[in-house]
This record gives sequence, structure tokens and C-alpha cells, in this order.
Amino acid sequence: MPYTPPKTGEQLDLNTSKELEIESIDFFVRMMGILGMPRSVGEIYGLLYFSVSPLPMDQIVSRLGISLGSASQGLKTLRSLKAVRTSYVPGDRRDHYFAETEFRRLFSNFIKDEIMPHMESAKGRIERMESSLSSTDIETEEFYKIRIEKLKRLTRAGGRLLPALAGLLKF
Amino acid sequence: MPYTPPKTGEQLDLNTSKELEIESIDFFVRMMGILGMPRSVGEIYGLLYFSVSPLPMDQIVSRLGISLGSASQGLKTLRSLKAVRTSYVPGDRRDHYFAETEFRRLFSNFIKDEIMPHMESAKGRIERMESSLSSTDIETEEFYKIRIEKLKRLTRAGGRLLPALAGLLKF
DNA sequence: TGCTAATTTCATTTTTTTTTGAAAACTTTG
DNA sequence: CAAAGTTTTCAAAAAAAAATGAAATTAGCA
Repeated sequence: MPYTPPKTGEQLDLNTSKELEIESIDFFVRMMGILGMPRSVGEIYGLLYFSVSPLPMDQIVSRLGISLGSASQGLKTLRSLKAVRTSYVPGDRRDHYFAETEFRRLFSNFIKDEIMPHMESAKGRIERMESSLSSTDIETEEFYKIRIEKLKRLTRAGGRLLPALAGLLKF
Repeated sequence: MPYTPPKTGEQLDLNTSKELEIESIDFFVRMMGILGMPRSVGEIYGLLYFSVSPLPMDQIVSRLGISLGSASQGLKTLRSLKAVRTSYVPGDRRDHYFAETEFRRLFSNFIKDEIMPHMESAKGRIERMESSLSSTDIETEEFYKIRIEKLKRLTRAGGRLLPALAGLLKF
């Protein structure tokens, strides 16, 4: 009996109901948009989210009608956020991608990679504010001090709250 | 004794320490950037945040070196988020703007205006997914159902968590 | 009411971001 | 180790977002 490789998405053809797929892509294009991600990233994730079997990159390209470059870039982004992973398909040397669906983890990665670095650099900027604080007028200086203190509290709160946020996503 | 109008920012001239101002603008340009706001909006808020006295629009324009159009647009955005307010200066028909510094309120307005509408439309999209759910294969259908359920939980959690988030900003 | 300063609007320009596609770089395998 | 298949990279093109500035509108004042 000859070896038959397992069916992958491209042979299956009716991998995903077409309407579902469209709604899913729409959904994630917007969601990723809120998070400041380019359209193509949302499209890819949306396609994979409702795909029963993992898809190789050229399938993603042809189904979405995007370029190889976009697909490669988008998958790189999604990989770095751990929003997609690859699975090995015997007898096929292409990588096959599928969506990671634990949103809690996705958000915590997003916050760690995209937000926290800004919070870090904000600290430095506030320190510089404090050192440049030398007013002639005592009343004015007090005003500045209060504003700086507010910024400190803001970044402190943000730095604690944001990482905790993903944990609150108990749903 | 002749009437002397109260001094406003433009007469005061040394309204804000120059370095503080620069750091502040830098800070808020980045912060607003995270929230997807254009540079000019961050610049304006950053300028006002450390301004001892409220500033009229033409002062904002000349100090930041931005156009009238940008300033007007940016102030409109900030006003709609209630991030700035105007104060009346007797003997001057221009509006004078100052920064609202209660970040808690700022965030809750931002979430309400910029995020929640998306969550609302997401609900509709999920409903459409459910109605287009008619698979031949029972196993596949189950897969779709689980994914849709996850999306529901995500939007439900988001819809509850996000508005509560600003309240957590107890700092 | 008419005049003028102040502000808003919006078509155009500029800048920034994203996508494309072809070349380069890998990687497996015969 | 060559050949074919796959993925990445990156300069150039396209698209999207933001800024400009002048015209239109609005609002305060005499």
C-alpha cells in the first residue's frame, strides 16, 4: 500500500465556510487595527483562526490575495507575538501555520513587547524633567512639581496595571 | 487707575521652563502615539500640561510651529476627549486652553469614545458568524462553535474590563 | 448691523506606513 | 553538491494618515 501523506488545508479545499472566513478576517483586521497592527496581520490571523488545518504560507498568500512579502512579514510579526505557531506536516517541507487562540497570552505578549518598552523610556524622561527643574519662582516650581508627580504616578500605575491586565482576562 | 487685564501666557513669556516643555511634549507625543493619536495632538497636550497659564490657539500655533489647521483639529480632538478645557479671560475674545490632568477621566473617555464602539460592532459580527454556521461535517461544526464561543468570551470580557479599567487607575 | 478677530473646514501637499515583487539566502533532498 | 522549493529581505510603488493654508464660517464687539 503506497504512502499517502495526510491531507492538508490546500487539498481539503472546503477548509472553512466562506462566510465565516470573511467575518473572521473582518473581525481581526479591526481588532488588530485597534492595537495598531497593519491590515495584513489581521487578515492572516483571521484566516488562520477559523482554519481547521494549519496552512502553509503560499496558501495564505493565494487565499488572501496578498504578496509573499506581506505574508512573510505578517507571519514574522504574529510569530513574535506568539499569536501563531507552526506545525510539522510529514512529507511537506513548508511550514504550516495555525492560530494560537489563548487571547490571554496574546495580550500579555502584546503588552510586554509593544507597551512596556515605552513605559520604561517614560521613566527616564521623567527623571530628566526633575533634573531640569529650577525655577526662579517658588510658586511656579510647586506647580511643576505637582505635575511631575502626577506623571510619576501615572507611569507607576501603568507599569503595574498593564501587565496585570492580561491576568484579569479570566473568561 | 486704568484697567489692566490679567497676564496671559503670551505676555508672561517665561511661561514654562524650556527643557521641561520639551520633555513634556516628547512624553505626550509618545503616550498619545500608543493610543493611536497623531503627533500634533500629543504636542498640544504636552505643551499645555506644563503651562502655568491657559494658552490661546495662536500661541499654541506659534510655540509649536504647527499650522492653524492642525491646532484646530488637535484641540477639537482633545476637547472631545475632555483632555483640555477652555477658560475665559476677561478682555480677550480668544479661547484659552488648559490641560485636564485627571488621567483617570481621560482614559475613561478614550475607552468610551475610541474602543467601545468597536466592541459593539464586534457583537454584530459574531452574530453573523453564528447564523452562517452550517457545516456538513459535525466535527468541523464543533470546531467552529468553539472558536466562536471564544470570541464571544473575549468581547464580553473586553466590554466589562475596559470600562472598569479607568476606575482601577487609583493613583 | 456691520466690521474684524478668531476659529473651523477642507482640498491639496507632505509625510509616514504598508504592500509589492524580484533578488538573495536558506534548506532539503535526490 | 547541484537543483528545486521555500522563505526572507529590501528597494521601489502604492496607499493611508497627517499637516498645511487659504477660503468660509462663526462669534464678539462697537
